[in-house]
Amino acid sequence: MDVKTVCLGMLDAGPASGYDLKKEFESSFAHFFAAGFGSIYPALSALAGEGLVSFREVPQEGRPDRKVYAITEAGRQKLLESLGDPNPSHKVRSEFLATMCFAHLMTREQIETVIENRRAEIHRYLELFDELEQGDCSDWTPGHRFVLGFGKAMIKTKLEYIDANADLLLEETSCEPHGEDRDEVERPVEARKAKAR
Amino acid sequence: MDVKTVCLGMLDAGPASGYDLKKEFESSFAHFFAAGFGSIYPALSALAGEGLVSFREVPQEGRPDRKVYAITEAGRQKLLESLGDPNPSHKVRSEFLATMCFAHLMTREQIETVIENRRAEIHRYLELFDELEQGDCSDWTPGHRFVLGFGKAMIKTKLEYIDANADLLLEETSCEPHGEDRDEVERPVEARKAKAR
DNA sequence: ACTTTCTGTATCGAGCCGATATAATGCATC
DNA sequence: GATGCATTATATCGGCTCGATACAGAAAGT
Repeated sequence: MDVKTVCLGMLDAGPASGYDLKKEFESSFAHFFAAGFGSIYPALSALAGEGLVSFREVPQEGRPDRKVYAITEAGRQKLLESLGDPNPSHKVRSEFLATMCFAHLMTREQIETVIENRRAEIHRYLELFDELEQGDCSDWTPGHRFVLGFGKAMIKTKLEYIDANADLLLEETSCEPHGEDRDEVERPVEARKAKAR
Repeated sequence: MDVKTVCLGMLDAGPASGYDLKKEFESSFAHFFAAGFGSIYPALSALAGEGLVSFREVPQEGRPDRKVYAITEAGRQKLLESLGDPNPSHKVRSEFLATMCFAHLMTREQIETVIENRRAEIHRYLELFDELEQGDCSDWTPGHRFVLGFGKAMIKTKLEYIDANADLLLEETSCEPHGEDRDEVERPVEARKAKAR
C-alpha cells in the first residue's frame, strides 16, 4: 500500500488531476497519509505507464493543462489485489516524542515551546475534522467514517495526555537544567549491554 | 531530527554499537521511531565522518568486531543544537487506515482479517510496554516516562476505538459486498471539483 | 540432527519527502 | 497603483529512509 495504491483508490471514486488528489491528501487523508507533489506526480506517471490509469489533457486558459486521470479496469483489479494485504502497517514517526526523550538536555523554555507548538498543531487538526464533518458527508463511505472517527479519537487522546502530563515533565526536568553532571561518561560498555535485554 | 540525531541522543547516555542501538530502537523507541540496520549503520558512519562520534573496534571471538561508538564534545553540541528545533514533527503513516477507507471494495472476510491482525499488533505493543515497565527503570529520564505514557495512552485508545467500531464498519460494508454498482463511473469532473472545497 | 535465535556487520534498490522552479490570475493590503 | 500573497497546475532533484538480502559462527531449543 504505497502512494500509488492510495491514488488508485482515490481515482476509483471518480476522475481527478494530481492537483485534485493533493487536496484530498491534505484534507480527509491528512491525519494518517501525507503525500506531496513529489510523491503524487511520479505515482500517477508510473500508474499511467502500467496502464492502471488513463488520462486526457484538458487545456485551460492562462494555466497549465489539467491532466485528468481515470482508473482503468486493470487498475481496478490491481487495487482490489492490493486491498488483499492482510496486515497493512500503521506507523508513527515522531520527532516530537524523540525530542521529549531528551528533554533533560533542553532548557525549560525550549520544552515549553515544543509543547505549545504541538498543542497548536493538534488544534489545527481539530479544526480540520470539524470542517470535514460540516462539509458534504453524502458521499462518505463507511470506511471514511471509521477512519475519521479513529483520527478524532487519537487526536483527543494526544491533547488530553499533553494537558495532563506537560507540567509534570516540566517540573521534573527543570531541576537539572542541562544534564551537565557527566560523571558517568566513561561508564563501561557492560552497563549498557546489561540494560538492553 | 533524523536517525542520525536520535543515535546521537542515545549515545549521549553512554557508548554503544550499532547493534545495541538497534535494540533500543526496537524496545523503548519502537512505538514512535523505527529504524533498521539500513538506517543505523549509514547514520553512524556519517556521524563518525563528521567527527560527532568516535569509535573503537573491539575484537571478539568467533564474531565480527564490535564497533563501539561514543559521542564527542562536538557531537554533544550538535545534539543540543538539533534539540533546539521548536516544532518537531509527529507523523502517522497508516496503510491500515488507508485500507479501511476502501473497505467498501473488500469482502467481509478481508476486513475481519485486517482488523484482527491490527488487534494482534496492538497486543504486542501492550506486552512490550509491560516488559519495559517491569525492566530496569532506574535510568529512565523524565522524558522517557512522558513518552512511554504517551505511547500507552495512544495504543489504548486505538484498541478501544477498534473494539467499539469494528462491528459497525462490518455491518455497514457487508450490505454491498464489492461496490460493483458502478453507475457513476462517468460522473463529470465537475462533481469532484465541487467536492474538494 | 535440524532449525531457529542471537550476535554483529554491511549494502542496494526502491520509494518517499521537502525544497525548488515555472507561470498566469486574482485578491487584498499598503 | 504596486507589491505581495494565495490559488491553480505541472514537474524535478537530492537526500533520506525502508525492507530485503548477504555473510557467518555460536548457542540453544525441537
